[in-house]
Amino acid sequence: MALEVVSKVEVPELVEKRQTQILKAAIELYGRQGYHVTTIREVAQRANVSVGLIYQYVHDKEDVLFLALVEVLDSYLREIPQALEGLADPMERFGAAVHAYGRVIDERIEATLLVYRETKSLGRQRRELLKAKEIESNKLISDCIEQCVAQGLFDEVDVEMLTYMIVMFCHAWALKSWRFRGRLTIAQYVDRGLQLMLHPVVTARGKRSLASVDSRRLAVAEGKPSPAARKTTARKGAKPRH
Amino acid sequence: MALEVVSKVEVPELVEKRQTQILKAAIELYGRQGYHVTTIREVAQRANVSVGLIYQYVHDKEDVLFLALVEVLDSYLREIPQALEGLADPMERFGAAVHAYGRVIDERIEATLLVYRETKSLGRQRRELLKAKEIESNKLISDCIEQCVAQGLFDEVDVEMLTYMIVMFCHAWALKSWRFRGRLTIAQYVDRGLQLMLHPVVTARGKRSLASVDSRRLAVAEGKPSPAARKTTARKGAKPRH
Amino acid sequence: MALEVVSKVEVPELVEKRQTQILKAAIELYGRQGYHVTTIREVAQRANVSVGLIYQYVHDKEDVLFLALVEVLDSYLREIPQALEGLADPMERFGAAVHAYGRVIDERIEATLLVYRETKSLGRQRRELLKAKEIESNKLISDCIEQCVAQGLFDEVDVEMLTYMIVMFCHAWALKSWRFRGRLTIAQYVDRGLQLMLHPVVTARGKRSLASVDSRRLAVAEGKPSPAARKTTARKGAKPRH
Amino acid sequence: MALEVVSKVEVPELVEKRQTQILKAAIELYGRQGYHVTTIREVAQRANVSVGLIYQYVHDKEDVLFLALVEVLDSYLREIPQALEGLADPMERFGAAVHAYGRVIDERIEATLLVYRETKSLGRQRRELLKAKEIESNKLISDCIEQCVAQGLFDEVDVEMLTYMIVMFCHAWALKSWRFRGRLTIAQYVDRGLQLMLHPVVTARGKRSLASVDSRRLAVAEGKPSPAARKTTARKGAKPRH
DNA sequence: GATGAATGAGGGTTCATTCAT
DNA sequence: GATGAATGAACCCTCATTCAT
Repeated sequence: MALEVVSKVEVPELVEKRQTQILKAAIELYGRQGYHVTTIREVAQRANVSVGLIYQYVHDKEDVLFLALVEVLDSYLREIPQALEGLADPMERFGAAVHAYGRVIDERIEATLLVYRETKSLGRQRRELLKAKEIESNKLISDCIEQCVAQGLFDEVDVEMLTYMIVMFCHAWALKSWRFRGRLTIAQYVDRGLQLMLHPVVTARGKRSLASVDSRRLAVAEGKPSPAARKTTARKGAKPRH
Repeated sequence: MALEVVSKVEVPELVEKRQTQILKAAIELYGRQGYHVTTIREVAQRANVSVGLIYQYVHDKEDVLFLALVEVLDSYLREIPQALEGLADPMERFGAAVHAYGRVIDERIEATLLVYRETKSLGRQRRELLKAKEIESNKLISDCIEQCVAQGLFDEVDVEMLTYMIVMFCHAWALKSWRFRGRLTIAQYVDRGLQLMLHPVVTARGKRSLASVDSRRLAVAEGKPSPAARKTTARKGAKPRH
Repeated sequence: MALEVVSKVEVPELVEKRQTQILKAAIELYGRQGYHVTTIREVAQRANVSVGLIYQYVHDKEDVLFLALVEVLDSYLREIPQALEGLADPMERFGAAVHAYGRVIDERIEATLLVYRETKSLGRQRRELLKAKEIESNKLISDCIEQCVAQGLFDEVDVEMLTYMIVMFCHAWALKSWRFRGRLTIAQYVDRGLQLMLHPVVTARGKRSLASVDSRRLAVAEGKPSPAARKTTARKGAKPRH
Repeated sequence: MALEVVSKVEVPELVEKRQTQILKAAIELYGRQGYHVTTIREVAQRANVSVGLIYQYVHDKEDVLFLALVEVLDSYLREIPQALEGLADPMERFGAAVHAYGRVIDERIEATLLVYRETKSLGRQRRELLKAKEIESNKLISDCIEQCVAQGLFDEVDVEMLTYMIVMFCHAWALKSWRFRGRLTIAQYVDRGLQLMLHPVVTARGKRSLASVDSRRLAVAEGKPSPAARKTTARKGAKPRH
């Protein structure tokens, strides 16, 4: 199938070893220069193997990219659960998960960007598989949120939306690293983000005019703000659906 | 300089016309297939011009990409302010800005992704220029936030962080469109996001254990959660710096 | 379709000119060295064009081979009819056709061998097309034979078999040129061949034992020739079926 | 010398066994796909040995081809004499030889074609050696012819020419198998061919105009048909054929 | 100003051959 | 003797770029 990468070499340990070797080189180079710009020759050189060898473990240049991206996403799936081991308190688990996510991204900023940039270069099936892996790691976060909600620590929020917000926030550390790096550590960055996401931003006073941020109001208001808009009372408690 | 794109053609209106023609084609193709995979010949064909003609308005293939990305970012800078025209109320302006940002991204999802994927293919100087444009559009949001804070509608939040959170949330509509599209309209998506970002997530009960999400606590706790951790009271009011 | 060779260049005269140029080089090189051994670069060099140019008139290396083989077979179809122009007498036409076939092969020995050697390198459809062309040139011979038969100059022979015999005989000039070249001219070769094919080989005396060459007799005789065999009278007049 | 194939293995029986194994695979694959297209790896796989092993019995990929072609030609030299064993009558021996040639070719059509297609891929010396083997098998036929002539069964024909005609006719069974296979058995094919070659084709009446097939006459006639030609009255209502 | 034929450097990929085990 | 992982030269083909018309 177009999904699997088949190696011409049989010995599993060898396949394992060589793939690690090749993928390490590939991730570095693709991350730094981009996938299309990097030649197989360069990958081979950096991996200290011959060009021909790569093609014994991989069918295509695209295969290398695929395996590289899988490896990156798998590293998330390996590391986040580790950070939760031994933790029982839901809130604590939640915090640990988010911080772990942030940390693992911080450790592989280039690799994370690589996933964003080059997933599109893969065929549909493989793209789907990567999505599945992303959903899987999102689940690590959303499970924690649900626990917090179940235990009454969080309001009845829209779990999926909150999850994506957190995930995107973590990814943003990579995507916008030029903005934050050097000014904050990843830990500080996550702290502040959680602070913001978990605490109310709007003041009591602000609540009165809050309705105006809702699109249903805006549809009316757009272009000519009606005085009525200001009178609309804030919606209470969202009714999240799943 | 490596920054400017110089055309061999003198007549300004012609340059304008041809560039629009070429860039439209380029953005579509780059967006759909990727920059490296798209050939100049394909761009020429789709723009109904000859290959040679492109090279009269552009020096490089990279030039085409640069102009394309600039055009996308400029379109944000054109459209968001438009949505704010005539609005005075800070909260209303804030909502309108975020919704406008969401809308403009929704209208050009592929183009937005293009910026994410291919900015790296440009030289450093041009990359900086694109960043500047992004900061400029972020400013459109952060200004609104600051107004809300100034008027006491928002708490004294970390403005930059909130801005990025909102921006990333809007971008996520493009980046994760496969997750949300078809299930929500962009307006609903933004509504829910704002809802989540502006309202408290943590319950009164949850606040007691909130300290455990903070990295400073976690650093201690990691691996062996101390009972003490649970007693730590939540930090009050973040001290945002700019 | 897999059959057609499409050029990226539009101007027909140019296509014509370039193809001739390329094919001349290709036929020479493929003929001398073999198709697989010859690189496109070599063809380009010998044709005084760049590698890239070849690929504007041809999609594949295989396309070059196909066009080359077609060109060879077409040259037969062009030249043989020419030799018949103005001739009316059937026997004369027959002789002229065979001599022309011999001559055209003699002029392009290498090219003729090329067809034999490399037809298999083509896809099935193209192979069929070449066969059709061969049949077409065989027809030029078989038509002459039929005329001779019709006019009572030839016995009622198995036309197809005789045709193939003649054709193979002509091809043999190329296939076994190492045997005949230098010892005979093509004209002498054809003379002798026709001599042999048209005149009786078996003597009156030989006829009595002729039956023994027939497989139906041999089947019985094989290993232990029966005396009966000798009594069998020679078959008269073959009954060709089609 | 470039002629010999030297094996690194000492044990003769092993060399024998392995070579048979390898050559069987090679002849099949080269015959089906062509020599250049077939990889050593494919040959190894089909022969159920490792790539490395092949190189212990052979120095080159070309060696494999050489041995394969030799094996094919040797099989002719083995089988034809067998068919003559016990036969004494010259005409009978002639018939048996030709039929045997036909049969052995029919049994290895692909292999026969292989010789035609790939002999050129060998070096000059080896090519000469193959030619010698071909001449050797031609001798098997020509000897029979000479016997027939000696005994007055055949006219004093051009033996070599007749030999080649017969040989080519047999080869044609392979070379043009797409034309005859399924319509004739090899035995029928040979029968008809001999019929044609041994019996006069030209009628008594035809003989009068026969001179016109001779090249010496044609040289004069060419382009401007001799007056004689024009006088020949065309017989109308000739025997219709198919 | 516009065209598109021509160029050729460069990249992906294959495969004969070697050699350590 | 046998294996098959490793090598790297070499080939097909693409495509950005030029330039004569």
